[in-house]
Amino acid sequence: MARKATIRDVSVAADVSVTTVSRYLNGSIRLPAETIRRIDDAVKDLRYTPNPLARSLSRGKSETIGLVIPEIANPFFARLAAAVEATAAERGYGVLLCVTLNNIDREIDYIRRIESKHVDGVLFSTNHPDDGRLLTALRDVPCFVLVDEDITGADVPGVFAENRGGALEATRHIIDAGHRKIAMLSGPKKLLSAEERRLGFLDAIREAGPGHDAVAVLDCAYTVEAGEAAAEDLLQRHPETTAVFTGSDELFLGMLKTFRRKGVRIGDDISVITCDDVEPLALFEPAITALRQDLPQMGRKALDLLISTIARTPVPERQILVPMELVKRESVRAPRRRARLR
Amino acid sequence: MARKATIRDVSVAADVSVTTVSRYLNGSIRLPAETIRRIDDAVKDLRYTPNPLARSLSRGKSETIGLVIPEIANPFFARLAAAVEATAAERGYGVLLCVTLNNIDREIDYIRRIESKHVDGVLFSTNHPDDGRLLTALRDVPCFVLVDEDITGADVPGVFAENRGGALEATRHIIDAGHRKIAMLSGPKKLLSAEERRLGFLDAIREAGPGHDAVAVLDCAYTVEAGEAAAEDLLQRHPETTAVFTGSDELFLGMLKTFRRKGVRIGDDISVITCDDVEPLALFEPAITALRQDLPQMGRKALDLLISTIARTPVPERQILVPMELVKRESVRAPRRRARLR
DNA sequence: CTGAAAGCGCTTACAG
DNA sequence: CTGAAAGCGCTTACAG
Repeated sequence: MARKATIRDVSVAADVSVTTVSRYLNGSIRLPAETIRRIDDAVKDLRYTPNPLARSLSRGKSETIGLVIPEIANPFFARLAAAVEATAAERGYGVLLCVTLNNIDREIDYIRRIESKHVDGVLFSTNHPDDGRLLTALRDVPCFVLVDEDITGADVPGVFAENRGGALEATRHIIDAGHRKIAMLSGPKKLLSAEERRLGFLDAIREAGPGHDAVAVLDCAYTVEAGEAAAEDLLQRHPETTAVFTGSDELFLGMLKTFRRKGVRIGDDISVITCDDVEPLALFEPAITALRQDLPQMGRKALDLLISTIARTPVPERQILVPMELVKRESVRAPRRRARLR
Repeated sequence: MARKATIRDVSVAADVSVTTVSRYLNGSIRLPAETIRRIDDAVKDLRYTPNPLARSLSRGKSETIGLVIPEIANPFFARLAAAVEATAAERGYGVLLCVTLNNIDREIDYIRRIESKHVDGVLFSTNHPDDGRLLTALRDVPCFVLVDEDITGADVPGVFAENRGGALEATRHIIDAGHRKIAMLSGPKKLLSAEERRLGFLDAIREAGPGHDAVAVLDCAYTVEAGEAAAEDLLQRHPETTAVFTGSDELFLGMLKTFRRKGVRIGDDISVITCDDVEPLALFEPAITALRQDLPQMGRKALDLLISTIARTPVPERQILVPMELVKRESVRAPRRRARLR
């Protein structure tokens, strides 16, 4: 491949200045038809495409955002990424995929990419509680938007699910089906989603009045393994449980493994609602009722919030709450009389 | 936030030339301890971080690759992306996420990013047959590596699954269980994965000899809807079928929906193997046997192949085939006597 | 060994 | 309205 054509080559071929070519290409000038033709021809002949790096350097912005997430193989973040990428493409932004595995050094490294002008801003999602270092790294960082989880003490723009309200609604649904001994496999302590949902869960139990118990609220990592272990624990120590609310699809999947092993049947023996709805829950038997996160909305709103922040456009609200949706399927049924697990 | 520090600020503060700072920071110089200290201090005081855009512009490379895929919400590509990103991060490369939705204009647009120096190279995965435009766009494009699917006629480096051998093995497994009337819900016509697996499937049937039939080989898009429709068709027109081999998890999921609706039970009524194994197939009942793609390997090898191509390092083989793995679970059983679906 | 200067390929304030 | 020139923030061949 020959040397790549530059704007200079075009200007020479079209017999105008580079200034004119640049302005024309950026639409900030009106030109005689004849000149336009000459430039267009030169562009075509030379197969000219502008160098975005050079443009970014002069303009001082890269038209790229960093999407910082713990994992991409996880369907939750994959769907979030899909929404973010789609919206970014619409708005003319590129997306740099930054996977952290919840490693705080990497997280901080990616935040620095804002200052170094590598990206115009960052959409940030973390899955672990901050030990303070994140908060420090965030000091004076502009163009930073949180998604899904909060960073304690950080007063930055963000988009979150209406976790508490969602959990309240989900738990009410369980209670309405007649359950009185309900457990929750919650997420990690100190994580916004887990804390808020726990509150919503307890709201519903309290609201239901005497005779309704939160038999157990187990904090666990959002992983299949944690769900498996927590479910064992639950079965052993609280056999009176008739319904469980799990904080993520992974937790549900882990719990399911334990249930299978122990011969506990969802629907018949125990009712279940899980959060997220990113796995093919409708195809399980019975189909699993879920508290769905509106990831398309969250991704879109977060990206738009970030773009407004970059452009310094005032926004109506800096923290946006996106409603969750209770998708009723078949995993919540009336409890059996004198139910006893195992 | 104050004006961002540049290498010039550092050089002034440390009382050396920018040349020296640049060389020191890039490790291409040995300096007296005293000078080192001054530079380090200046960097720290000014919170200096190099501007990667400027560096890329002068070096002529961006240390970024484009990952071009049809979707990211799809777990198959999400896992591929995870492997690619992880390897890229190890190698010091950034990943620009480019989702095409199989839109050929977008695909071509992203390929152009190589020439414009936006990215050093592209890892490309497409899900639809080329109409020739892709092949044209690829002319003279360096630093381009294919993953998973081929582009007809393009003699470019690539990493693919050993589709034919994998399908052969999977189908043998079905035949060994005693099945004689076997169907395949294959992928789209003219797609490498689909064609190769179809061949492997037919290899196995032929090898099994008389009495063994490929009752139907249906071409369908890799979607849940296509699987649903194809399964209807199959049940109606080929009720003698006792086993099915599906070309993707989506196809399997779609087929499962139809089976549910029609009361066809996997394992008991019909045996199943599916390709990919990216959905939680182990948690279905019965657990679904799958021909797994080794996505971690594929992503890693593809990224390394791309980096070698960028660096013009000679590689032992330009087209790499990654073995598939047959994960035997519980969805393949002996056929029932005189089996008749419906 | 060190540094002044040119260059990477654009954009844009400024002067004509 | 047009264009020469400076500037974006680096790297590196070249001269001292």
